[in-house]
Amino acid sequence: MYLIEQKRLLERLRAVLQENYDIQAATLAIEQPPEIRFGEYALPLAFELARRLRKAPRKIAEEIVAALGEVPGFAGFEVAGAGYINARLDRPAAAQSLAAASTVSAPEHPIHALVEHTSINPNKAAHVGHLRNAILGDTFVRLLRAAGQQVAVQNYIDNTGVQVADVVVGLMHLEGLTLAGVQALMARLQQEQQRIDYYCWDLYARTSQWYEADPEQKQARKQLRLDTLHAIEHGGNDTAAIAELVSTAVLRRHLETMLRLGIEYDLLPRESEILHLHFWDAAFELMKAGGVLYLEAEGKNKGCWVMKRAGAEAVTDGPDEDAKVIVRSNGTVTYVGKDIAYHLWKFGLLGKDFGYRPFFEYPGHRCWITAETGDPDHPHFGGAQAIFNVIDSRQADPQANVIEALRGLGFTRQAANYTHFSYEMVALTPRCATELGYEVSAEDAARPYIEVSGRKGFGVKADDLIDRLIAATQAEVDSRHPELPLAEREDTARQIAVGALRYFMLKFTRNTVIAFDFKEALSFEGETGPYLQYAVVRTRSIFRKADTTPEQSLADIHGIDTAPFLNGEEGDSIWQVWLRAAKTTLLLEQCIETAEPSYLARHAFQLAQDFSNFYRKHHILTEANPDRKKLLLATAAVAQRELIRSLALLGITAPEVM
RNA sequence: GGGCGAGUAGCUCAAUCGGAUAGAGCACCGGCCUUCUAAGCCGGGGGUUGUGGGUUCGAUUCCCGCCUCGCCCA
Repeated sequence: MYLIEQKRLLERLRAVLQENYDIQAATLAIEQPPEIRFGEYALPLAFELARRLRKAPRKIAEEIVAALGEVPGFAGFEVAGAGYINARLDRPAAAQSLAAASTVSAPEHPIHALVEHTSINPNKAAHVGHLRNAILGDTFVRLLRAAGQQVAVQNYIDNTGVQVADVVVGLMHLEGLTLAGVQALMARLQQEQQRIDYYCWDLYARTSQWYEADPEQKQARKQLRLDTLHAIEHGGNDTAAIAELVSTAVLRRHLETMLRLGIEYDLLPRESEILHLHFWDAAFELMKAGGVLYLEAEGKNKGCWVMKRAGAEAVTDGPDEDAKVIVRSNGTVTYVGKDIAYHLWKFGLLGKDFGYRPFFEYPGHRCWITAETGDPDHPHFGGAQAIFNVIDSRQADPQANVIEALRGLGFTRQAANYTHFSYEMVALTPRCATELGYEVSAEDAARPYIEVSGRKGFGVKADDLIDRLIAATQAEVDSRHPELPLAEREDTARQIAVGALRYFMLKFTRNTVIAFDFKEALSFEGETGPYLQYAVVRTRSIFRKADTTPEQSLADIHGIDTAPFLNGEEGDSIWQVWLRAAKTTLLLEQCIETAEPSYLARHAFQLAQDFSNFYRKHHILTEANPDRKKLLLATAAVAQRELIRSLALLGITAPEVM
């Protein structure tokens, strides 16, 4: 509703500017007045025109208001302040229209988008940083789908990388296990119901320390690490089999952890297939032919295949010492090289495809994994028109280089539709680190936050956090609603815990470092998920007691004259809820355009606040005037509808009671 | 050395393309449960937006210098 009126107003304004001043305005700024009593839209355009027209802003604003005349859906326009034009909606009409529906206009040609998120090295348990990634990515998927786009969700698995190699070194050389020994270990862990990702968390940290522990052995151990990595990359040996076994088991644990938060994937592309299906060879040929790669003849990169770094100037005299090495002089391909090949595949430009086989079953949905020879009957993957890579900001440089390679190959459209969905890391506050029993140096204690490190085993595991959240919400629910059956209390506690966690990860803008603290994350008051859920629960209670439904209440205001109840200060306090509720679609569009889910989180919070204010001020069930009561019920209904809708976009559900 | 990001209330964060009195939450103080759920609501104190210039009707926002912190690259 809000967007439609906004577009109509701007169209009319453009026409007025054209007719009266012969001005073609491409973009017109539109805001909301500081207080709702001034109207719903504020236009500062008279200020901009003042100079051009050599007139006082107020005078221009008055002329424009006179020229606007009657605009359908609007009650009037007025000049305010030094020259603002404030627009007032026809509130009763707007309420009727919002009550009828809140729709998103479906795109004419839905985009085939590919969102990649989570992408945890399968060598240890997921931690809070991975949670931020997965929750951001999953939320963005929900936003795109709500806007009518076709979205495939991928979780990239680096199963042949150095991190997996470290755990394999730990198993084989610290624990002295063979392939059969590792199989026995995994069986034992399963029998004892121990999480293998937790076991690897500790082993990975131990192995990392072991490399450095003995100065005399340091060189030999680093060589062992390198040999192990190469054996894994090559495949077809026991070392690779151990890597496959362990990384796949850890991967399954990651999928289970994320499923606790309602996060699912369509495909798990693995590095092992990128290697074994020789994706790089195809990309190498394309890049050589396209002139993107060249063999450096002199300087420090002599003998390497390099490309111009993203954003760098072309070097004409001598070697480009700043160039990005793609193939080292010993013939090995760098990570960026493999990533370029993978991204050519994502856009359907590589001329090669993976094999696929089923890997994980969700209720009503199957997740596939790549394979050298797969199931012949599989869905189509890749070939996206737009891609979004949810990767932390530290990867900005390699991401830029992949985009640069695409552009260099002439795939400018694809390069333009490649979004590095960047976000800052989750770190721990020094207090949190101390609380967890880690030793904190004096230097670290003085910092606002300390970076999480899997190598040091330093961090908060995702499942531990979820477990703690559930324990805390369970205690609250049990004490508030002892009369409910256990299953219902558990389900309620789970929903609140998930709501608290998801909202916590979404309330910050992407480029803010989150300094994680249990006190804040386990808070259920104020700007938190449970606050939003509580607002919904209150509306549910109203409809239960009123013996009606939100749908019926929205239908019931059709035909009544709501105008007497939507004016003045009293009316403003009701209208505020409608106005906020009307903006959900606008916020959805803004979130997609800016790739910033936090705006919607904030919107949902503000709507919950508006409703809470309204709820306190107007007692619905005891309202004497029947028409006014209908409006109040419809207000609660529209608040509930848009809250549930906004929360769903954030991946949060609201329980029946709490 | 080069690149990117950040610096706003005691703390954690917002602030749409440059707009009206810079807003929330937490913490603190004081009120509100016999009326739809107090995981709530109302009120209060709390700001030289790191710093010095510039641009203009108007700057937290844009430009330049400096300081501090974080990340990335060699």
